[in-house]
Amino acid sequence: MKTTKQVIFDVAVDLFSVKGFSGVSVREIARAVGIKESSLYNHFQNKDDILAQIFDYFQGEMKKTSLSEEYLEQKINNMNAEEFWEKGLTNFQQATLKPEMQKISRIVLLEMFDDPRARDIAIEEFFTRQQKVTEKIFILMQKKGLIKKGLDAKVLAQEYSYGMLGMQFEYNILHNWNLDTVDIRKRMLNHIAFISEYAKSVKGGEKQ
Amino acid sequence: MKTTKQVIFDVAVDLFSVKGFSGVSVREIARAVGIKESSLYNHFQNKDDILAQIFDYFQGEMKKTSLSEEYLEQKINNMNAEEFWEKGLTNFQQATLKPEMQKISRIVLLEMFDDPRARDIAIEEFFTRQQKVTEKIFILMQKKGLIKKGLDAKVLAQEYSYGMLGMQFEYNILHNWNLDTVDIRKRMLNHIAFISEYAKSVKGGEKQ
DNA sequence: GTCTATAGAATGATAGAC
DNA sequence: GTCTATCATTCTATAGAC
Repeated sequence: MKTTKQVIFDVAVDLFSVKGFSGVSVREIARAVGIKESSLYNHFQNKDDILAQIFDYFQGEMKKTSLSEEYLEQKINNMNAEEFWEKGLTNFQQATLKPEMQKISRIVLLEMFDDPRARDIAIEEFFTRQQKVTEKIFILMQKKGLIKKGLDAKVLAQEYSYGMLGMQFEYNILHNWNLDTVDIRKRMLNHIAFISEYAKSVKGGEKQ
Repeated sequence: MKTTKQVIFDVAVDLFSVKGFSGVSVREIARAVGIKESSLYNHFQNKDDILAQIFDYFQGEMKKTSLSEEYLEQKINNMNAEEFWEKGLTNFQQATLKPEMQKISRIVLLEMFDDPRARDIAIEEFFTRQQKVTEKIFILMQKKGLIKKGLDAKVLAQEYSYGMLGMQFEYNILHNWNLDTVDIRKRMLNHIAFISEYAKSVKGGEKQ
């Protein structure tokens, strides 16, 4: 049984992620929850407090999912090359894609130009962290010989991450409007295949 | 001398692009322009009409910049390979980056989950069109021998476009908060260099 | 922890004088 | 085309009964 506070939280995430923080009134949230506005203030100090707790939750979850080097190393050691490229990398991506987290990502996106909290989360989670993790994975793979030695893991991680980011961006909008996501999903797999092919076959690997 | 209507338009673009449509009041726009709210209604039917005209303007400008095949072909014919990779592709990208258009892009981004007009613009301009143009360029380059024949121009265009999109995304937020954009600009150039290197040296080109 | 009632401010928009 | 004045509505938030 969900607490009222949890229901408010979930409803707020739903609404904010589509209409933005300023596009949703406390009235609207309360009505969707099935309580009166005044009752809502027993669970949250004010409207902004809801958003603040959403952001806190997001950061907490991201910290939890944060892949330590030991964890990454173990994961990679238990896979062969093909397995890793086919499943491993997609799994790492999917980890951040729980529906609720995806919605909060969208809230961050909508508020990041106006709200310093959202800005910091966007920079830290969307760009910096994603690339660092991918780079770590590539370095570990390189040590295991799954990626040619001449390659710059950082460059490869950037190519992988930014492309994936652009695609997730498209996936998000299509999914939000219940449009067909088959194509973009295929493109995501193509992207992984492209990077994988490159990492294994590039001439640069033979130069050093 | 700018007309009052133009000033309102510009101010609205500035404010909407940071706070979103619902985050900006007519009062706020009027005050920033230096007129009373009621005067604003002599130039626009209502608040939504401002947004509608911003979207119309954006689509009109994008249509104008739309690169016909003839134009593209001519442009490519007047460049040698290196010149094209170094300047051509960045120039094509930059074409969409006039400050005002960049701001409106952000408005589209902020409204695309809630407003069908923004959704359509986002899908058409951010994803579909960008990739089509890049693909056309790559096909023309391939005909001229600037790209190896075995390569799939579509895949290459996707790799280029989505990566660029993710980077523009990061550039946008950094620029908005007056943060350092030197790194991300370098990464954009690296990305072009990466695709260029790949297009010229990939083994796939030798297979067929 | 929920409700009713209400305060006090901000909102989008109009009427009508100049 | 600008202004003053105003309206009806919606907004966030609080007080106090149950």
